Amino acid sequence: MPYGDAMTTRTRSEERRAEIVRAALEVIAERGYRGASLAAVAERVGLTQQGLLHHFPTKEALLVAVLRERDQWDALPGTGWRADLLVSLVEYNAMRPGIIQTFSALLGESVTEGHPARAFFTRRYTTVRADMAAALRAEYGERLPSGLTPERAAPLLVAVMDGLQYQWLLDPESVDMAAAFRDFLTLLGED
Amino acid sequence: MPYGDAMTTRTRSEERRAEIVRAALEVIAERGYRGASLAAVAERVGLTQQGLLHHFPTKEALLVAVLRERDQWDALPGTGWRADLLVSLVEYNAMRPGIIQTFSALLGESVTEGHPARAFFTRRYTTVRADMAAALRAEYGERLPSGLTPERAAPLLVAVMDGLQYQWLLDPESVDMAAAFRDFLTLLGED
DNA sequence: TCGGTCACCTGTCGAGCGGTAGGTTTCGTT
DNA sequence: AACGAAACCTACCGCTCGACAGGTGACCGA
Repeated sequence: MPYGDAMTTRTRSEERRAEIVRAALEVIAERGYRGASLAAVAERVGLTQQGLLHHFPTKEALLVAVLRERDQWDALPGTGWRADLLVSLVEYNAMRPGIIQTFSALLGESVTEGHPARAFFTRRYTTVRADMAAALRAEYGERLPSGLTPERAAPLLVAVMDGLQYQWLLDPESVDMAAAFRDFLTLLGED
Repeated sequence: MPYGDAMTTRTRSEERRAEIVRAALEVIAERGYRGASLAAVAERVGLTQQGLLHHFPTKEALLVAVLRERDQWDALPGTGWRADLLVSLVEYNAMRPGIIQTFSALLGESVTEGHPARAFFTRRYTTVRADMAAALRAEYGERLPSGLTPERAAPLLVAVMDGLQYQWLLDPESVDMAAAFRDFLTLLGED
């Protein structure tokens, strides 16, 4: 069973890589990308820093893997983004602070010069805005009940999600992320 | 004129410190707080790193001074926050990317563990939300035209401002921050 | 003119960083 | 049983970081 065994071998390695990426997500959440040392990530999966570098040749390569994971994670909801699904997404995120914290920290860093995640986020926001506008158009047509066009509502929707995340991360007890987001959707959807 | 001379001396020193804080704002905008080295800040004002440490004994002390500057800068508009003034503020900020970038980078970092700016931002958002709610109440009463209470609208308002800043910093040509913000205010103020 | 404070310097330190080089163990395949 | 690649390690490197110690010159009030 040559294929099977080859698969097994490759799977072991990919499992290891997945472990490392998971650990990297945690460490980045705690210290940011610049503050995350390869040694700290390695220790979390029981490796030395050099052992980690066997799987990812540079720190930036590891970050790329982290961002790629996010990409395919986002792809799960698919192009079908309806308002109620967005609320569920926000509620779901509110129970997994780690992920939010990782990418909020990365987003903040990414606006600095020459940050390796900058292109990723720029590109990501472009597509997210476009997808969001398309979803709003599919649901409401050329004008939302509030009078906005989908293209003008989309950046606001994205901004609210991100902005609420920061407020919530800093002070979870004072900010009900999901409720606030529902408020905003009401604002968009009401006449 | 002992007082006068003493003042002069103190003023010289404070001017120097102000110069350093200004340089620190720039460097933090470019590299974040963790990425900003004292040497880089010092070089920008024509000092050695050790010369800078004469004015601010630690890196964190310098950050505190930077945050303090922000505090009194925000205090300028006073408690009188009206909707149209907010628009002017956003428009003004859109012409000074440096400031926005500095504090967007700091905000992103601040959600990480043990970050020295975390308490600052937590506290700041608490008061900004409260001030904003008070301003909305003064303008609209207990219910905004959209039906929201001031307390529920305030976090959304703050979130939109922050979120738009990130989108704008990453891709200024694709995001019209002021226009989007006006859209949101319309959303809030319309029935 | 003297004395002292202030501003700033050179020198140095220890720790941590990402990354390279090269060896050793483990393990599936033949 | 032998081989070869993959996984992982030890050792090391150059660099940068924030911070400490101690010295020097200028300025300023007495």
